[in-house]
Amino acid sequence: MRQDMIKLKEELELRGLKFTRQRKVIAQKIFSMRKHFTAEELYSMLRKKHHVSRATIYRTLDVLASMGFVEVHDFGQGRRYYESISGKTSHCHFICTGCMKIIEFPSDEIKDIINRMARKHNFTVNRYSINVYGLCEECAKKMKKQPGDA
Amino acid sequence: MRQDMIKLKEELELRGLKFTRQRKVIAQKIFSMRKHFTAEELYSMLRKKHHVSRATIYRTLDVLASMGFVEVHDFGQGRRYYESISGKTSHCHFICTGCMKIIEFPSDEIKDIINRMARKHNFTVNRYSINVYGLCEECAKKMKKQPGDA
DNA sequence: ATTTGTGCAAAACGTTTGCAAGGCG
DNA sequence: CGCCTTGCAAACGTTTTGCACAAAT
Repeated sequence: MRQDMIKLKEELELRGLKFTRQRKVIAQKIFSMRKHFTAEELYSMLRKKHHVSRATIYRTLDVLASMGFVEVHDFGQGRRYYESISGKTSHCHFICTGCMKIIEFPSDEIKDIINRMARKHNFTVNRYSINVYGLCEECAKKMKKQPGDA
Repeated sequence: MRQDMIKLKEELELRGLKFTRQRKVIAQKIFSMRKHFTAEELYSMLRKKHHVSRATIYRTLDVLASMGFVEVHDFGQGRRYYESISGKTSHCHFICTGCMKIIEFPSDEIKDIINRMARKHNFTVNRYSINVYGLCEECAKKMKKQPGDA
């Protein structure tokens, strides 16, 4: 945790960027979260206590993403989800369309396949996002009793 | 092509929905396209000649997606991409962040892995989306000469 | 005749931006 | 001190919506 903050400070300095109060607060929060979150969620968590503006949230998430501290995912809700990748290996997501719960699963096998395909197409891979949509165990049970969802 | 239209008519009737002029025009266009497209692109292709409104485009795409005639992808540009899946097997996408070109590649191996993981987690798979972001061959070359893009 | 679909314009949504003021190095 | 960053509010682009009218079965 502290380690992440040190790395962040170094990365910022390396690029001539500043280690401001807002960036500290935002990074602190992100590094302490385990779930996926949206910019708006982060904003509502920080605005009152820590006086961080919406624009700063968005701008800081961009910075953190470009430096590789967070990963960005598009689960097709018209909004972006972020996650801290500190100490995580890349993984795939099961997204339950019933309750929006996100289950992660490892992806080393898939990663190898992607890299093989990329080489074949001379494509330079930057990042990838594997999203599987469906129903988690609980929601699948509910659907049986009272259907009517997408 | 004709075959798709017949299937669409049947599916609509099955659900008590109507086979309107607008839906015919939109479906015709979609079934004849091979590339991925956005709602706005489709709108500008059809509005003048065929007098289809923007709202109808969006609503019809929803209907076609819910019936499985088109697949929806969110590549994270704040807009959705659609593709007709007539006669296609599911596949993955390489998305070039330089020129937004989309390269498809087959995914049978990946599909098997996903199904295996889903079984393990008791997750009911509905659809999945594998998106690899990076640079296509041409854009990678350009970047070497004149960098400055994300 | 009934029910679903359409067009329009306005609203909603998440995100980005311009600019003046503030703060870090 | 200079440059980077912030906050605000307005702008943005895409998508959704309410409602009155139109059209399909």
